[in-house]
Amino acid sequence: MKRKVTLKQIAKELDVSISTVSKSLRNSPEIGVETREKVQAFAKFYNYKPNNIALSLKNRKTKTIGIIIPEIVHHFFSTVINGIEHVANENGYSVIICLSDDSFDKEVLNMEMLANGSIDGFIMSLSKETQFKADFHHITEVINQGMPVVMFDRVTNEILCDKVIIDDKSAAYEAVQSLIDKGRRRIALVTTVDYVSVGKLRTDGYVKALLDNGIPFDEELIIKIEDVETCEITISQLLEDKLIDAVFAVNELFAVTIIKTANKRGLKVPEDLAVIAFTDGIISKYSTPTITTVSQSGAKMGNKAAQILIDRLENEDENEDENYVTEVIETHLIERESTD
Amino acid sequence: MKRKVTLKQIAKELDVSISTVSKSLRNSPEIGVETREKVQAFAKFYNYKPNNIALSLKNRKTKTIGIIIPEIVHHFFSTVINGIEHVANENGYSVIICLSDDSFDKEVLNMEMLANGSIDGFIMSLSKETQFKADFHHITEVINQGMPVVMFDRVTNEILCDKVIIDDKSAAYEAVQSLIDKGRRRIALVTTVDYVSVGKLRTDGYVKALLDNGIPFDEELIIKIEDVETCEITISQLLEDKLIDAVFAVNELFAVTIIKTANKRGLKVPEDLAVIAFTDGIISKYSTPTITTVSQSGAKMGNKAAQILIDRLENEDENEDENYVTEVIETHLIERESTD
DNA sequence: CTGAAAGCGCTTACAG
DNA sequence: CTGAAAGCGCTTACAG
Repeated sequence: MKRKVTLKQIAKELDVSISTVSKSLRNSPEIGVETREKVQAFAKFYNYKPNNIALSLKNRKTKTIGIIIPEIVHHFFSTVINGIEHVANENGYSVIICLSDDSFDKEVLNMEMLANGSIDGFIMSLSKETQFKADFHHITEVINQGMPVVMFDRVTNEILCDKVIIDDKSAAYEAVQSLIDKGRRRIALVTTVDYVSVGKLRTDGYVKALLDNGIPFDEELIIKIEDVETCEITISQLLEDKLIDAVFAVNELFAVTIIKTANKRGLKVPEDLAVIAFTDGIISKYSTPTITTVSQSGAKMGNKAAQILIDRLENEDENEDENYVTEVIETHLIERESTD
Repeated sequence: MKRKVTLKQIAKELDVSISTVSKSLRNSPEIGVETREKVQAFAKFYNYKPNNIALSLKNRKTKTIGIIIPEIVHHFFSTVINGIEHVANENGYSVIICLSDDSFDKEVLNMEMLANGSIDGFIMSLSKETQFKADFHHITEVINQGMPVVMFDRVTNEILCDKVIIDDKSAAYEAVQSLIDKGRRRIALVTTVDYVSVGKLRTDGYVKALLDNGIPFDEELIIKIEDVETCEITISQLLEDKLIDAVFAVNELFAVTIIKTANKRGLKVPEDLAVIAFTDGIISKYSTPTITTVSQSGAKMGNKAAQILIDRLENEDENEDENYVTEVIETHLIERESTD
């Protein structure tokens, strides 16, 4: 077991000073060619690699990005991480990931932990509980300490920082409009409870599309699901009572459950019931029938978020004027079998 | 913008030495109660938190775990990360994640990067390319430097270290046996190319189950898929030519494709064709029909891997005798609609 | 009871 | 051309 070699050890072996070794390895012209080559050869032989922690302490930058997300077992968030990771890696950054499990306390704890020198900046999506409590002091604090934060998807207007989002409202509008274009009139919305910012925006888009098309907006066609496990009953009732001919679901889990429930009740998708889901994921692609979705390119969001953060990190001194950007990622409808 | 406060600043403000501040904050009895309280109050007021990087350098441990996996947009790997993350967090560790994208070079690069002081130990699953090349020098090197490595799922016998796996062979055996028990005789295997260790083991289990039941083993019923995109044609041919009544697929993507292809050809699942998939994921649960799977509890694997690594980390000095463990996680069949 | 010093592994301005 | 010193932010054995 040969432990990693340090500058100190090389210096001792070669009987030169640590400074000389350090400079030689960075190939500084300050040092004589002969010495430089000797040191470099020796270092190469012993596979010397500088210690990241020491560099971090010295440079006061870690070259790592902290990611805080509600959960990872979720196709959308995985694709975002994927997107972040690739851009980060290309730029010599690592990513360190913490999960809030949609809990406010875990989110705060994790942020505090990472903020104490472990990372250079954050990319995050708010936990449900944080959105519900609307308590963002932990984020403000981090920003006040001069650490850049980029929020994506589940963001809040109460914090000023860079953001990467999709236009949830207009994407929802587009989806509903497409249903209307196909002659559907009784369109239900299956959504989550209101305090999740994106849920509210999608509802707004839904309502606007209806009204713009002169379709009366019926409060009873909006179903708010608290818990995925129990949603089947709620959905069953919706199908039973309301004579609907289309559903816009705010995620694909709801959508696939709707399709299965409809099938059980003898309704055919898309003939009797058209279904569109928000967020294109693995389920929609492999469900039977496959589901038309609003693609919400997680990879692109991740790329963009990482790019923005890194840009800010690398130009920290230059533009201290904080002109925060809000990047809106394009969405588009992926037409599949669940709409005709 | 108030930057994070350091010991030095507190010392200066309070006109005491840095040592005194440090000791006071750790509540050392060495320091007078009055001084201690004064310092603590001040630190609390300024929300002092020690700098992780400085601590890491000093203690020569980072309290972070490096995870190297082939990809993250994959339900199984997400669940493993989830499992790791939770145990890690409970024990005060963070996780830093790097993706190899199934590339040997990226795997090597990422490991080297993290091994230079950024982390205390690795949890990893081999990239396809690494398994193909059977080149593990980067892992040996890390281990030789005294950094513990725990491998999971895609492991190799050529490296001695702790491992967390499932018994792929016997799990496959069990799956195929269950098909036989249901009266199926012409059972096809849809698998990946051979160099992925788990693929080979699952094939072994399949063959053994057939032979143990006196069913002739027909080489032509084993289909090796290189590329998911083009597999539909191959599968279509299988269904056309071979008069099979069941399929065992080594992953759920293959399984769902088989079902869809069978449907197109007018075959009904499970009546005409029973289907079992390895690895329980989101697709199997929401496919129509839902798919019977071999559950491969990623969360449990992650928990265990993290536990093993942390145990090793925390007892580093005590037991220098390296008695590596290989933990075998239980699997079980989750019966759903695709088998009757 | 308090503080100066050494050290973790590095870099760099400065002296010689 | 080479090296001693200071410093990044901390801890701790030791001196006073």
